[in-house]
Amino acid sequence: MGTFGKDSHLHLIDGSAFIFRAYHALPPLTRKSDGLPIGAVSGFCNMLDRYVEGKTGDDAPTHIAVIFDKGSHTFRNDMYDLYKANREAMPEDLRPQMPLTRRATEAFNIACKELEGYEADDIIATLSCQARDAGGRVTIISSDKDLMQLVGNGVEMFDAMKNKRIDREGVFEKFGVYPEGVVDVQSLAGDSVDNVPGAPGIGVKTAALLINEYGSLEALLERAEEIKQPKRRQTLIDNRAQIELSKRLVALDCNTPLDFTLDDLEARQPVPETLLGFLAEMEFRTLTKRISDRFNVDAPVIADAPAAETPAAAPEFPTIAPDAYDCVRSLDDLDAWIAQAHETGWVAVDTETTGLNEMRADLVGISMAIVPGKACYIPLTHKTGNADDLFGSDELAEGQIPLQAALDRLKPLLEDPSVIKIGQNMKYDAKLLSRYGVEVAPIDDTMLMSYALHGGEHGHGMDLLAEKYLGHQTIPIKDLLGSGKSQITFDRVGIDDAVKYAAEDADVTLRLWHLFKPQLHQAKVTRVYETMERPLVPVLAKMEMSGIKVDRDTLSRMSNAFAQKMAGLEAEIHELAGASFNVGSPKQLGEILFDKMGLEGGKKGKTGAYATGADILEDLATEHELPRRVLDWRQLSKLKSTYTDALQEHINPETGRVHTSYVIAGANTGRLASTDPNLQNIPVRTEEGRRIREAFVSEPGKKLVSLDYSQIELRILAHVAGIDSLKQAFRDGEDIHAMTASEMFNVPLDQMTPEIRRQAKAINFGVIYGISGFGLARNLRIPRAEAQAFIDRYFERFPGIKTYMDDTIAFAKDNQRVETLFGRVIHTPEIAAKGPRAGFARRAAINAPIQGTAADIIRRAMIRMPDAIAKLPAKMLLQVHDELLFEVSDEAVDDLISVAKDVMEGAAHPVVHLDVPLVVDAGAGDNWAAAH
DNA sequence: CCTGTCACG
DNA sequence: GACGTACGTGACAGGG
Repeated sequence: MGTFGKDSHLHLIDGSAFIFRAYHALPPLTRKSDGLPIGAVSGFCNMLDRYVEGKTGDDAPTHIAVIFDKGSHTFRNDMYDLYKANREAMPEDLRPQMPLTRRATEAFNIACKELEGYEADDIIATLSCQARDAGGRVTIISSDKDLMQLVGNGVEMFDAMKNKRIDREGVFEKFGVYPEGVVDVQSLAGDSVDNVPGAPGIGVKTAALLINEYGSLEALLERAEEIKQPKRRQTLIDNRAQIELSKRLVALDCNTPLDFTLDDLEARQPVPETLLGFLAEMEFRTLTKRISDRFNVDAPVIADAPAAETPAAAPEFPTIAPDAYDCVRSLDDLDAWIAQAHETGWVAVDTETTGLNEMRADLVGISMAIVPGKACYIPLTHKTGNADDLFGSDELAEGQIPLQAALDRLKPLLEDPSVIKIGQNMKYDAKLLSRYGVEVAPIDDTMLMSYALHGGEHGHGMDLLAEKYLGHQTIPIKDLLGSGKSQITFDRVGIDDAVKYAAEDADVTLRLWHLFKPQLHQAKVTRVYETMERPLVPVLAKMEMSGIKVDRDTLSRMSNAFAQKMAGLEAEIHELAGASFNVGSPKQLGEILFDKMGLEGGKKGKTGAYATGADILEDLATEHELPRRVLDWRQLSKLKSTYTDALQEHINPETGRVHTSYVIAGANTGRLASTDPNLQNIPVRTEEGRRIREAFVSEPGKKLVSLDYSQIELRILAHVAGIDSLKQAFRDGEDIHAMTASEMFNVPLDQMTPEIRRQAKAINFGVIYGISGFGLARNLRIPRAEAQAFIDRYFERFPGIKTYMDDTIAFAKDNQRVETLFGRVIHTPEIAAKGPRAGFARRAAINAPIQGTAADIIRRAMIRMPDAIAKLPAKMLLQVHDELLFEVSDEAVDDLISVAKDVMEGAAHPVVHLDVPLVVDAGAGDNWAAAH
């Protein structure tokens, strides 16, 4: 032993790869005693230990080293200054762990090597060459494709994560060429991660094809004129210098000047005291124990962490027993329940109906609960016959109180201001009962309580809440109704089954109410619930019931016109493709574009299908006529299927209007969502789409009035981040995007171009969304480095924004939540996640307080609106995040605008005094397009 | 039922 | 050196 020779086996561990794997695989652990981040070090040690221990017999190393990168500037940067310029900065909590991984390597008594100005890959290459020349074997522990050029002649790679050896065949699988061709393929294909340019439009597949055909890169470039495909030929000729540069960047250096020899890398046993000392210092309990046991020595003592807090006990309820519920079949029984509700002052209520659309469904029965465990169901319109009876019968089942008689008794209770009606999603029940002449009030809503308490943690459906907070599985509605084609409506459900299901819902709702009510105060969200959730229910119920008039003829005419245009486009597309296929199938389209027609740039997603999104087709449109036609076809298809066709189906035959339904507890940020139909995404951005808004009309003698907040999110950002220059600009009524552009690019306002302003606008929006170089680059279609430079300059000019972002993330990490200015809590359980999810969570955490504050403001305005406009002949119809749409008699348009504008502009008061004014723009017209 | 695509703020 | 990438939604069509 000692001298490296033909029986030697050198293992070279790619240290940086180990560290990053460890960092991304583990949660962000910190050292208990002082909070030092040590997750990556912990993972690194475990991987190192497991690797060394796992190698025995033929695989055991005689020589071993861990190789690290050193410094960020290497000789490759001298050749090409953009080399690896795309790399993201090292995460903050990883940086301090880098020196610790060197110490860990030394503690394991393994050689630890790095060299200024060279990448680890070059050291690995040099050592591999030396070992191979000495007749020994080499295993490179890495899965980095850049190292694959070294494989062969006794050199193999080993992917420690997948526990897979990579030999010549493995390299061929990855690159389509054997190791000696890898450099050539990489030179052509380039690498976006390392920013190796390569040849534009040529990927690994094409590159391998070319290298295999011509033998080598040099031969290929020499004989480029012979290539048949004109575009490919021109690319190779035009980019020769760039390809040759790429080759120099990609080729690893086997002559790195090293100040040590292979013999210095001889494998040594770790020294127990040294290794255990280091592990104990890091406070790795499990690993310290495992290695102590192996050495048969006592483990060093590591102080224990303080005990975790114990959660507060949940209130105790009797077991939920559906068999014990009452079925109310007589007026006397009903009166008894009503009397008890009056006496208690609250009652949980739930309605059962024939469908989910409150505007069309019929009432079937009502359930009530007043004390946990005691609940009743009042069947009202159940039909005879059962699920087996295909058509059932329209005759009422026996033993039910007549509908009207029951409602007459219930109405005084449901409208009694001194009795709280508790429901889960009360808007549904309130709307339904309103159609039967009952205006339910006052209400409490367990769904909204959960939303205020647990927004961002989970959904707020009753089944989920029962499971999570009561440990109870509710009876699934599927058990009663079935599903799919054979699904029945609730009035066909047997009354005995209905009692169990319906009364349970009321019981569960009451229990959740008892549980949540005191928690609102403890969690400091009482004001959120009381001022921004609960009072919104009747407001939305009224808007939804009002609906908006939609002109069927206008839609129908547009549908026909779209259909004609689409048919024309379809014919052209098939002609251009030389084949007939379904244009609406992304799968078929992808195959036509990339397989049949052979266009470049086909990328397959995880399902194996080519991506054919608008951005990709947009890029292809410069090369071929077909993608543009498909884009046009898609636009029309969308407009027709989602709007001009579907909206007609949503016109209520009784009212002649479209009634959307708002989801109050759907969006994590506090925004509303609109469903069935969604009236918050009616087209406006393109001329053709905008015309759909002409179908949304006012009644004769009335107008539609639209009022929308101008730049509300940017104003909120200026306020919360405390950016004086932005605040002043808003006070002065300046063009905020132009002002941003002027500040960033040093262009005077009077010399502003639309292009510069557009870029500044994209950055402003990016900031609200938790900007990233990648995202901005994609949005502006500019190189990532350029986008990053914009962001850097923006943060330089507006350092307060950067501080706000960092502070928000830090707050989210400390508290697992963020808050709006009005105290709405948005939980961020993913903020501690690792990997891509961490990025999502961080950006969502930055965005949530801004989007959420804007959502709070418009909610407050909506809640005040009914009183403010009570004396005007006007109705509030729709909300579209920053816009409210009204229908108002012609003569009152100006009054309405004046009143509603005041309400909206003053909606933050008195809870929050913004440093910037809120500005509302208004418009009026006979249709929504004209009002905008 | 899931995925891709695309409409909105 | 990597699993992915600007925030928040809902509806529709295709395809297994």
